[in-house]
Amino acid sequence: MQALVEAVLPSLEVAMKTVGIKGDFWRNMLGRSKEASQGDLALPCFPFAKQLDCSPADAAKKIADAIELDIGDAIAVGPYVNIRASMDWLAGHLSKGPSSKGTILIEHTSANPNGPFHVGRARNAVLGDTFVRMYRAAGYDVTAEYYVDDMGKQVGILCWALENLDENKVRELLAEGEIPIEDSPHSSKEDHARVLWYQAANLLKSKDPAVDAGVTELVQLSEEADADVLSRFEAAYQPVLDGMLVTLGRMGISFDSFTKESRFIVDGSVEVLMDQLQSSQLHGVAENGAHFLELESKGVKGKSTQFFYRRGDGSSLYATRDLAYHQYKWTQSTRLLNILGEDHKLQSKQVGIALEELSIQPPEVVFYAFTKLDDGKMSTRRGNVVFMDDLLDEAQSRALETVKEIRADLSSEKLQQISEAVGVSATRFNIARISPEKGITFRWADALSLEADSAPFIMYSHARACSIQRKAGDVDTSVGLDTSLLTGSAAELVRRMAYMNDELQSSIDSNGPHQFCAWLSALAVDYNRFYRDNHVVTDEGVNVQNFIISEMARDHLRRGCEAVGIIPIEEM
RNA sequence: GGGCGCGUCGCAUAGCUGGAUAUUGCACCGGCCUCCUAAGCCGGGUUUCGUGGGUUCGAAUCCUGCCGCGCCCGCCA
Repeated sequence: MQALVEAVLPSLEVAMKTVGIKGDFWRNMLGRSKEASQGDLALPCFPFAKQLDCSPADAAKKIADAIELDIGDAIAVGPYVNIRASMDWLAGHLSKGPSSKGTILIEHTSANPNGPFHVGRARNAVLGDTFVRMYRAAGYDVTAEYYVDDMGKQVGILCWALENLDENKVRELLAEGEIPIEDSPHSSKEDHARVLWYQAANLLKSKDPAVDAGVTELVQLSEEADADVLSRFEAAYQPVLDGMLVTLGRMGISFDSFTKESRFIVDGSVEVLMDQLQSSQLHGVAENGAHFLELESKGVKGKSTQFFYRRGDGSSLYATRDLAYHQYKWTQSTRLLNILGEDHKLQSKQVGIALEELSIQPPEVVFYAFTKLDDGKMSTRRGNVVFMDDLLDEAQSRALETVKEIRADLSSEKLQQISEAVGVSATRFNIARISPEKGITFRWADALSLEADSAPFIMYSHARACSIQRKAGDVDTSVGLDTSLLTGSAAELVRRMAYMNDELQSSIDSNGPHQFCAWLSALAVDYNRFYRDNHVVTDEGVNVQNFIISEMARDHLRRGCEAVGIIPIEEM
């Protein structure tokens, strides 16, 4: 819509002057129309009534009459001036691919490698990967980054458990703690296998102080960059991480780079930063020698406004390493975006302030609200989770039931492929289409919904377009699109497609992937209506104009799907 | 106690730099396959936009009081 606004503004300015409106306060009153039938842009004329000494409706009429547009028309409807772009202008925006926009590093997921991926963590991954895809679709050079927490307490517990507990002990502890060990097709995956040790150690920790002591010793050594401990940690978590990445890969989520937290201890950068922070105006030292920044003057409120970055024993904290991590990330890209759960808001703010104290620019951050189960928050430690592997299985098998019914003609291999694509896409879309700050309560029925306004609906439209393309065969499209013939649902479809780049960019700029998801759904609706009204393959042969439009829609649907992580299969 | 976020039809959800009848889906009712995929299309809604005030020509949108829910306020990660 931004492109249209810019195209229209000059004529509007002239018109306003002609009519006698002073100033340019009206510029940001120019908004997008609520309904397609009202055109593309609308200008409410209430405020002009006083200046022109007439009714708002008359003002609208005067202004509309004074507008001369060669890229569309302006019509007064009641107290509004509705501006509609011409088909020519819209069609001109169809072929335009995204321009190159520079680099951005998007860090997302970064889950502790202590157990299988669960649906609580999935929101971060889906949201993050959707951003990665949307930024790529918009022309950015994106690095998808995973921060591996390879030295904290979580990994410490995992490592200790694997080195000190045997299988019988683990089973015994879990039985006592009433954490069920479910037999699933994924039991042999290392993330599923090893999480039992993690859970068992957590149970044991509460009654056996030796566990805590053992773990603490390991963690301390890791914080001192002890090479032996770090490699034992890696041996413990890497298979878990690999298992998690398999799950993510199944969802179409992959990463370009992995950075280990311990790196910043090993290379000494954390130490350097801690020294630098001492010269901050905000710097303070606690009784036991711990260092902090006093953030009250920076607008941080609450019980404690002190941000500790160095313990009394001189060691660093997670947040301190995060500072070094951000310093490092700036060497990799010109823009940084983090996807974080809302529980990290304060922490993120503190880190941001500390970074500014170090003259390092803070990253951009998108926060999302948690996914809860009906009976509370998910926790790997307590074992009340829905694993992503199981959710995806369930989604696939539900999709399979539907495909089997509809497409009895397909081979079982094909059915498997389609249902897997549908299951994964539906699962992702059900998360991506909700605005990030809205809390989600996990319900199987919602998570697996295959209804309209979901991924399968969009995939279906795309598959339709593919089917038409196959039926049409080789078509000579050199005549190009004749915009003068466009009316009705065909015109609406072209209009929708013309705004793809605008929608993508504005969705990115407002940190709301759900907006682009909604556009994509609307595109599918428009294509279905076009399909109803305009036949491509007819008894008389292929209608070339309709074929051209159908092919453009196929392309837009495919690109749109890829931008939100829906798999654009060609048949379903 | 304080900070941040959320509260929109039975359920879910959009809109929230103030503007035209509050979007969409589910569920519910009815219609459409001798024609390119009916996972589709068409029609059917009396919604206190949590609630009380305020600002405005105009408030779901801005300000403010209150209520409910979530997250956070560790020398944890």
